[in-house]
Amino acid sequence: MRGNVFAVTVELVVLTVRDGRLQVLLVRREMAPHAGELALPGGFVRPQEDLLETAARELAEGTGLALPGHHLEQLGSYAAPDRDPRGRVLGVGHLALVPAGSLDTTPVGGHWSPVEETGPLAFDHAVILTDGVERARAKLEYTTLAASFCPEPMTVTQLRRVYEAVWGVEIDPRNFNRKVTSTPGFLLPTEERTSSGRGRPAQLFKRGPATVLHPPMLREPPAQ
Amino acid sequence: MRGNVFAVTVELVVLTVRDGRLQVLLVRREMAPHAGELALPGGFVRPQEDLLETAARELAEGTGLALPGHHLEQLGSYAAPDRDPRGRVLGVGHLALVPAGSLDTTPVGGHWSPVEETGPLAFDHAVILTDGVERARAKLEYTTLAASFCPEPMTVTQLRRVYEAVWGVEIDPRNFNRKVTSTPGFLLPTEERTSSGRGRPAQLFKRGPATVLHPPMLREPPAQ
DNA sequence: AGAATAGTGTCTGTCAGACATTATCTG
DNA sequence: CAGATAATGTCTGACAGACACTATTCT
Repeated sequence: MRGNVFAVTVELVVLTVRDGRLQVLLVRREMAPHAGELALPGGFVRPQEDLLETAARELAEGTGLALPGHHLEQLGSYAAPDRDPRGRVLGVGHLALVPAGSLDTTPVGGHWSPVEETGPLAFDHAVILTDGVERARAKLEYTTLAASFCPEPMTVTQLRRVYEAVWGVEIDPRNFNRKVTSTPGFLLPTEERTSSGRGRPAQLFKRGPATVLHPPMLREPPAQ
Repeated sequence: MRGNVFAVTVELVVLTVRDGRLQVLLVRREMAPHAGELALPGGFVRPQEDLLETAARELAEGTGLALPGHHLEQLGSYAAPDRDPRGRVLGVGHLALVPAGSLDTTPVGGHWSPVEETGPLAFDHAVILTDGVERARAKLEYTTLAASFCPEPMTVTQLRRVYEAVWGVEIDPRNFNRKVTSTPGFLLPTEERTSSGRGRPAQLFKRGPATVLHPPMLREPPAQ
């Protein structure tokens, strides 16, 4: 196995919806290489850890958020020979979705940045970020994952704002309401309603057991 | 970076449709560990290779098939601490789809096995295989990838048999024909028709430029 | 002629998109 | 009472599922 020696890191694409926009958690690197540049949070896999364990640990260290209750999945691996000047480093990108508001205190050493306004990132992290955002956008179509962006309990409007922020489109509130409330197991109605705020109080829902959406909620067909 | 030293391998899930069934390419291991057991083809990433290059090289070595012309994509990484008795080895699973008939001579040192009849595999390769099959099944829904399983040129019936084999369902020929021929860029009609064979000759098609299916072709809703 | 396979047409139910109105709160 | 937000109902068009018939070849 000589000549086949890699260091392995886990990189996190932590997404949330704040102020009606999809935002990603970035950290400023303190050490070389790329000291001072913005990067995705992450770190090396420890000797006895599996990849998801490393990702969960880094998520907890960087945000104070603990699994379960937050979506975390592997995105893919990046191993171009020259992606790290220190030598061969394989990075395993992970996607984490956290609810808005569960993290209103700015996370330790990091800050939120709208994904469309993110400048250059260290290493190949811009590519990993792009892949993570596209994965999130795609999964909203055919899973109930959007609810992972909402604190519990939530209103239908909050959930709709998630779709609008992630996809960057406007959605008809009436059709959206019909879709999500008629999908069994997506939203579980509670007896409570919103109390503070202008207008008619909204019914509050909790996340249901459904994980897939049948039929899916389709974005606009991408122009061929 | 001490204590964070991995060997990195690429594992291939090479799928094809033969005899109306989805089949996977397996090899019998000659060396320890797991000597004599069945496994997915694969090997170590070389010093200057990126992951997809390794996968393409292994595919060519194992089957004699060269890119381009065959679908090859990364599945994900597997790095449980005890998955390889030699130490920490991170395996990057890849999915390859090859047309039936492009490989009728049994591939070098390997053989085809129907995915549902595959017994135990070395390492965690059974998990990688399951993930690869599920990825292929899912992608047939919303991409034109099924055409990658067909030699060119192909008939609509050949393409339908691919869906039936991969999903394990029966599909109405009339509705299927309407769907695929009315999706722009999925199948490009040619002037030719099948010559040998009983029955009315079928029109021959080539793969079109479309990569996504809008709207998708949905499998049965999986029971929640 | 008959068997085998390819290809087309129609009906129907489901569902997404478009759109107007009613309901219930705060200030 | 006015403004704001939530919730519901109807119409229409696109499309998938079910189903019967015609077309073209080989034996």
